[in-house]
Amino acid sequence: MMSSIGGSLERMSTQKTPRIDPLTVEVVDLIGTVVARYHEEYEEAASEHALTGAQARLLSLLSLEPLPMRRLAQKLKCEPSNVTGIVDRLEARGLVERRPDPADRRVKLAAVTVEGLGVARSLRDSLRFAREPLAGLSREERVSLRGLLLRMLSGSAGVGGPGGS
Amino acid sequence: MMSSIGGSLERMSTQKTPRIDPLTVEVVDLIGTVVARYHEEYEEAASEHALTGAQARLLSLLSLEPLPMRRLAQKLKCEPSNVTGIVDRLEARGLVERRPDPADRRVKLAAVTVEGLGVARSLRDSLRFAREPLAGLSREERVSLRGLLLRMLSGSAGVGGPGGS
DNA sequence: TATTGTTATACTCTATAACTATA
DNA sequence: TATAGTTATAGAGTATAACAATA
Repeated sequence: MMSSIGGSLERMSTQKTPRIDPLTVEVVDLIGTVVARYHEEYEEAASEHALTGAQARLLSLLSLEPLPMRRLAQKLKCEPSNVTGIVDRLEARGLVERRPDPADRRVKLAAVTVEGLGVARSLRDSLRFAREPLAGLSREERVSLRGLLLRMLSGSAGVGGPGGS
Repeated sequence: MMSSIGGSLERMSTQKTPRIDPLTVEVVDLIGTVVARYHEEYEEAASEHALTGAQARLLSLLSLEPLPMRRLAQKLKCEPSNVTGIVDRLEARGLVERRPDPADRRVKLAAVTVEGLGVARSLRDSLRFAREPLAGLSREERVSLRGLLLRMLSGSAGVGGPGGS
């Protein structure tokens, strides 16, 4: 699904755009490939558990801690009205439940059930991307990659960290 | 939208799963952040041109060469029936057109119009991710990053390249 | 018979706007 | 009045199955 993104940058040097050197184009294309791989594997892992991508992400979030619907919308970067439906479907499968918030009766806390936690763990375990691609790198190479990615991310705006929001 | 993926791996070391060392977890989380950034920027660039992500990807593909509907489905990794709708919407805006294939009258070739090519170029130019994040890296660092990403990707199965299929 | 593209259908995700119950 | 969550609605993407035209 994402495999076309990187490729579309290949002819950049023929345009009147600020020129980009071939090395940079190559690195950007490689990042595009990594992005495509990451996505394919995430969607595949989700569908192995009969979950959509959005459901899998929400379930993973809740496996860490219960959250108000509003907070879930912020973390998923979507409107609160959408969260209602996603939680509905997970709740119908018994993976998630809604609890009242004692401190504010307007708030509903979404929380994983025991079964939901099991699915979340199984989902996480099937994310092979965490193991295989990095398996080809030595410890020093991983340290080096970590440093480069950190510099790459901190060098531009609007980045908080993996947890988002 | 993707920002929850990386975070869900943080507690992996507390599970009975094959143990993953903290360094690897850190690198995987960083990759998750890169993936999230890449996506946000791509969707943002698309919507600046009043395109959805799928429409932007299809348009970018066609800006390189006309393709049969079937090939588009393969490149986008979706069913051919979906491509009909996406091309319909782009065609309604005059960005894409369907042409007969002289060699096989069953085939319809989707191709960008002149206007579509302009939008595709403008879209590509607004993909700031290609410039800013890598701007913080020296030439040697980019070479190093390229090498690490190449080794990472070639070390696992099922990878062709940025262009896919 | 097999293949290409389309249609019909159903589901999910998405944003917007209006509603309710609390605060 | 402001906020949290929901409902209603509409558009887009997705997969499946059935279909017409062509090979």
